[in-house]
Amino acid sequence: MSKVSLTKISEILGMSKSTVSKALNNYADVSPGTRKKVQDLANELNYKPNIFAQNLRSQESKIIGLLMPEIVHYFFSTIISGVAETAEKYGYSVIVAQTKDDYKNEIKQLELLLDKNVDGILLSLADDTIHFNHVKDVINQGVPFVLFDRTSKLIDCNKVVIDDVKAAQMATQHLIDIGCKKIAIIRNQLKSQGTIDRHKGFKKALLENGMVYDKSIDFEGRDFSFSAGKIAGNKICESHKDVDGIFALTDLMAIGALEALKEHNVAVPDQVSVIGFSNWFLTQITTPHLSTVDQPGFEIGKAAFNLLYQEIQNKKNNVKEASKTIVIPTTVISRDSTK
Amino acid sequence: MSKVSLTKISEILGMSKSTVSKALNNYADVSPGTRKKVQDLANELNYKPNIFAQNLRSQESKIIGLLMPEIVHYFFSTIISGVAETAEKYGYSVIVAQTKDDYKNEIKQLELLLDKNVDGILLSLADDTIHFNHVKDVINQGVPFVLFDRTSKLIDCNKVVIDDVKAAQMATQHLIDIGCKKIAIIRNQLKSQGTIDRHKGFKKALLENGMVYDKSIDFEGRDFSFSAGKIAGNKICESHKDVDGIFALTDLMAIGALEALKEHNVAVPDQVSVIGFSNWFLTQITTPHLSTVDQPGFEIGKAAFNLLYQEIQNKKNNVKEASKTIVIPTTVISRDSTK
DNA sequence: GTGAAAGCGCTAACAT
DNA sequence: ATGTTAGCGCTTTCAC
Repeated sequence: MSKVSLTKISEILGMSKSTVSKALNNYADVSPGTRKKVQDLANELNYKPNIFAQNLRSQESKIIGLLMPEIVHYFFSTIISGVAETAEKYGYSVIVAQTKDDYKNEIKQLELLLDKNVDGILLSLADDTIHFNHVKDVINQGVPFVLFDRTSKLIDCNKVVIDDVKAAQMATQHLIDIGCKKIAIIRNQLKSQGTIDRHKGFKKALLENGMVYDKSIDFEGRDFSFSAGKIAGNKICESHKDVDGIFALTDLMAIGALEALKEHNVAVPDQVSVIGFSNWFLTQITTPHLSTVDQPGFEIGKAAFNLLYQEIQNKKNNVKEASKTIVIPTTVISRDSTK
Repeated sequence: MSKVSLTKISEILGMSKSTVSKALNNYADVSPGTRKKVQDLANELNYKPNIFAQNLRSQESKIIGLLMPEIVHYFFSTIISGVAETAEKYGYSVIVAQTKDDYKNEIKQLELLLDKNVDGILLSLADDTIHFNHVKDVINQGVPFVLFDRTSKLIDCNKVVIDDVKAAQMATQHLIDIGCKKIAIIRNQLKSQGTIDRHKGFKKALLENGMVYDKSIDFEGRDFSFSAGKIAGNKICESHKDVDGIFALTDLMAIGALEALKEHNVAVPDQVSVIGFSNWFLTQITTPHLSTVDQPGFEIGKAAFNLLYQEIQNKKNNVKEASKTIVIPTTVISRDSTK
């Protein structure tokens, strides 16, 4: 690597290491002449400070850890992108890791990140994480820590989320606004907070518009996949011909429903309007293009890093702040599947 | 962080730091009794070695850098996943960064990675990178370095690629095998090596089957997007009704073409068969499901890390090896858009 | 304005 | 089997 050390420069110049260090770091108490001499030589020799030594002194790495359920996942990849780009502005790099939605793995990955002495951690909880001691341990160790997207009320820390209730309510309201009278919902089991909240928002919208929530057109899939959506779509086509609007809790489910409707020759949006959730890339290339709720991953990632950065600063300055939760706004994106 | 240092343990136990260090690292020349005493106390105090100190001593970080054109990109995200999972097995973590397909940014990101003293770098070249001094500099500095997917013959280093010629040839052969007589190709400009090679493979397949390459049904889009594919698809429907097979160099283009065919009421695969390239997730949820060429990102990432790891070992042991190029096999995936 | 010296926490060559 | 010592490369008092 860079063989030129501070010591080497100091020897060549016949000065002490400390003077060289100060000159390089633009300290005030170095004469302009000395400073110039040092900096010129440093440039000439292409001097790069040894980060390992700096890290040891400062006890910080300028690296943060980003841990989430899946890497191969449109939404989470937009988060990586948002975190990485924001981190870069502050001189931080990002180690990326995934839990594969597995609790045990989450514990392990968290451990690995700590072992690398990251300056802070960003985490989106695994689906099956219901105990939080591993997370609380990290926080109690004083490691700057922010939860994003999949969070838990049982953990006291900074968080970045969207308002699922409101987002789902707006999506449903959109269907109502364009004239839907009989709206079905396609969802997965009411387990994760996100699903629960979206379901809540759906019912809230119906209620506020004087519509009844009809349990028979509330479809629960075994997951939130394309095929779960298709199965529900098929049921709608076969047994609930009066349905004129579908709210699917994920884009994948919505696209599955779209396919079922197509196969039953039900026109979208003329007979049935469909709206999804997340604004994945693929919603722009379905036929018809899918209306959805934009869940801005890049913004969430950006906000999460900023919050973490604030925590890192606070830690350095020994200030304690109460935990906050930042809510990133979502918007309904109206495309060709609703009208 | 962990306040328990080696020194602290040695003081408590009244031994020297070196003995404690040896005991902890299971050196042979420590008495079993001592070893146990040390390890027990270390466990009790939850001792974690300070990585910064270890890094400084060993001059290695056990972190590698992964730099690629885009993070929000199905194929590249599978690569991240493959790299991260493989790296973990060897105790390495992965810093992820993107160039946004910009040459200047590639230089900058490479610099940032070096500044973090990563033990090695994995790079997939930006589209508009035509000078390679920044890359050669890294290699000449002795930093373990592997190029993957988007590589260049002008750089001498280890590489992981697919055989684009062969893959395209197989895709075309698949169309021929199912009876296509008039095959159009949809591509972007013949700039990147990947595009050039796929184009070559296409023509090779035609030639080997005694078919003529017809320039009038070789469609060049301005990029490799959905809309570029759709534009080409429209032209085919309007002016080349005898086309019965389409090979699109990317899945996105293929899906665009699919949409055009649909709008012109051309039946797929009955009238026209369509095959894409890459096996992005979304090919599984189009109607009809898209046949494609699997470009296994996870495997590529895995191979790239393994190669890099080998280089890291070689560097430690002062052995030099000639550069190799690993070719990851691709397969044609036949779905509903070809028959 | 400059330099000497200590120390961050660890490992390893070299005694003993 | 254990301890001494030096050193990785940097920053930061503190003295001059």
